[in-house]
Amino acid sequence: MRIVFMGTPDFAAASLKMLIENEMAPAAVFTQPDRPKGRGMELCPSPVKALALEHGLPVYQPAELRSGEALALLQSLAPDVLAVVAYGRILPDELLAVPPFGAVNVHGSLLPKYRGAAPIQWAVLNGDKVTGVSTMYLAHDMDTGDIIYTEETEIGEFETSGELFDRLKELGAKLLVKTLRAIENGTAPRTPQDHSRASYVRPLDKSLSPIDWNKSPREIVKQIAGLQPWPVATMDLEGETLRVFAAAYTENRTEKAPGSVVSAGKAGLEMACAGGETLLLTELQAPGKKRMRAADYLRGHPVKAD
RNA sequence: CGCGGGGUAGAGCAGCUGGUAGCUCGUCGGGCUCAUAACCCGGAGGUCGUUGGUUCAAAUCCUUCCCCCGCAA
Repeated sequence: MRIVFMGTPDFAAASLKMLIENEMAPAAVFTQPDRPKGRGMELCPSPVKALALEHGLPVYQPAELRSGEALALLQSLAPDVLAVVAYGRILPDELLAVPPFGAVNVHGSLLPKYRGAAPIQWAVLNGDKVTGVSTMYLAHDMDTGDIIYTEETEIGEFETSGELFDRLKELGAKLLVKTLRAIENGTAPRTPQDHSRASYVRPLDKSLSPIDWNKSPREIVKQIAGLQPWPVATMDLEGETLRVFAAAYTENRTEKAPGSVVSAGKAGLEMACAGGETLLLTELQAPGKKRMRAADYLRGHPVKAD
């Protein structure tokens, strides 16, 4: 079966790698154009491009998909099926129509829940206990296509989005292989989504970062975990904006107002939350510094309890 | 040259209007205590990221490079 792979970030590279390892290397790889990245704004190839080049796969980086060029290019590649994973582009219908077996996509949630850009992060932020990956056929509207397979996984209480991301990209990669094999064999199921149960999630941004201490400890823990590795939960303390990376539950109660420092010491920075509960912050990062244990931070920045 | 912050004892910081370095924790030894992440006494530990320069004298001023971090993408 002739596959054309389309993807861009790390999440997609995991799928491409799995295809290659399972002798399903695509005939061609599409990925987004190199973009300036990082300090210095140097032009960087996407993870998918880097991997594809390593394996000598032809790489295409069309800047525009709605031009006739992209269509002609894809037609000339004559794929049987398209494998699209986090390509970062909406595929025009005429491109979707090219491969006879259609276009399959890997999505980081149990569809129809969490359609959209940041399904993995929102599963963490919302405190879900279970999430998963889905493979589906691409349809005109985003993430609405018929489901092929799904695979569930539990979310750890303190698992970050980044950690879950790494697990789901592997699960997704395996599911993609399974899906493509089933399509090749003509045994792939096709289940329409229950659109009435669909939910959509927006991309993350920094407005989600500031911690609201009027929330419960668990909500805050989930915020801290869900916003990693980006944009990271933050709090203001004595004029500095600290990034908060890790916290632990406590058994303590306090009369202090939410947002008050209950204690600060070797264990970490204990903050008052909603309902008199407290949360112990254990890893922080000060501006210009790298992340460190809260106890270490407190050594150089003595903080007293309110 | 995209913008900015930072590199000082094992860790986190101060010192940076120039005169060879200090705090907290840790660590080692001793003491106190039923006990302790507590307390007391004492000790070890730093070529102040790197290069060159200014100066009687630089962690402190200028310069080269390296590394770390945030923003932006």
